[in-house]
Amino acid sequence: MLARVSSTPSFKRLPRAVREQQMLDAAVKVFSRRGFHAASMDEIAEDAGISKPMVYAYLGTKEELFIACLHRETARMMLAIAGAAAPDLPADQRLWRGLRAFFGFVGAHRDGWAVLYRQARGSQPFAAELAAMRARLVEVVAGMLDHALRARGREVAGTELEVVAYALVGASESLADWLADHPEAEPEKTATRMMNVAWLGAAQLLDGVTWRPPVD
Amino acid sequence: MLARVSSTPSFKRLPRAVREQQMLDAAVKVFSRRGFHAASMDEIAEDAGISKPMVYAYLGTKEELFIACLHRETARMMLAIAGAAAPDLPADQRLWRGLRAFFGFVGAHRDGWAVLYRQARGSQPFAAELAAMRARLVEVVAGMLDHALRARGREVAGTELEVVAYALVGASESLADWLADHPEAEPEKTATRMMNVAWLGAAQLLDGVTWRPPVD
DNA sequence: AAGCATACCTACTCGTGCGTAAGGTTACGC
DNA sequence: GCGTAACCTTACGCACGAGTAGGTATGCTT
Repeated sequence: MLARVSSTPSFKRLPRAVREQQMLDAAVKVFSRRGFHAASMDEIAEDAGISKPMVYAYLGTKEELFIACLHRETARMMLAIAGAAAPDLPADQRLWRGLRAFFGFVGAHRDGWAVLYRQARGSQPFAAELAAMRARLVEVVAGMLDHALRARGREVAGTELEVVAYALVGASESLADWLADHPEAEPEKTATRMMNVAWLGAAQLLDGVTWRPPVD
Repeated sequence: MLARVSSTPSFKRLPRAVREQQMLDAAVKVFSRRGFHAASMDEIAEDAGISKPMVYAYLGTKEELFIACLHRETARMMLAIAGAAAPDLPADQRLWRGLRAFFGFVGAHRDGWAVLYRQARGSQPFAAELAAMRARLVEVVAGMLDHALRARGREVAGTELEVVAYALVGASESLADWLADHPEAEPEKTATRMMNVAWLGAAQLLDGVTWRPPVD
């Protein structure tokens, strides 16, 4: 209705791609601090140095915005991991490199990643997104285990492997949560601990050692 | 303002304690299905077969209601676990019994527990509640490990144990999530798988076998 | 049978925040 | 130097849902 008095020369006009990144940065920040529901589009817009309708014009509704955040962050993380765990390394080396990259990433994006991630686990609409990316991770880990097994001339049912992989991924996520809550903790050390829990067990499984429930 | 025409004989008047349980049942159900924010007090009240002001009168605000749900469910779970894992058993037996009880509980309360639990991880106000109860679990597990270590004449720094315990608890939580999402999966089998991942590794740690990062 | 506490209801208020309509301003091609 | 398209704004509509005011029924006690 009322035009802004053209005293402020308004801020720089920037190309869409740049603004989108600024918005995503702001969104990640605010979603992390407040949680999905407590975060307001107004605050995100303000934090991005832009007005609300721009956010709607570029990134869509609040849900779509959150999903866009998730996508960007997961893509960055997968890239970091994939870049570190070259497929031609032996299994334990791959696992180690992958874990180190993973915890390194989380450590460097404490409020960015971990909190965003925790948000997504809860609410319906995002669970699917998250499940998809976890599935990719599980697949990678399961593939690693399978590869190692074949190298030893052994074989295990697919489901079995998948569940073990799921447990490993889950343990890593939990330690990542722990890491995000302990600012003084070192990512590298956390990765080492994870190896101690995961690999010692997994290695035995790979060698055919299994635990069977007692008959009671 | 306007009185209800006294045609319906209204429903049975029940003592407070009974109504409270009905309300909590309904709340758990609705919170699970919808998530904390999407759940409405109206729906909870309706599902409990009561009107909204009663819920406020008995259980307080929405947040307080959710926390009441958390308390009841965690108390039930801790009871189930503590009852199963008698402290005089050897470590592997205790772990096995405890895990079996845990997964049994989750399997029996799929939508009750697991989803409620997932909710709580996200939002600020409940994270504390949840952290407290996880801390108790971690403490129990760490105590078990410590006990087993002393029995073998060895000793490890407290933090180290805590982190390992945290990883084990985390892996269990993740498998619980998996279980909750797979209606056809058997709790007992899941517990066995968890033992295979966790115990084989933990047992080696207890025996002093550790993994060290390569120098690259 | 009056008294009183407890159980229970309908029908509101009101803040909050998503999403949008409608219009102003700058850059860039020609 | 002028149109046009992309960029950006203020200011609002509107739904939804938490929490409450105020009144009614029921049963236990004396």
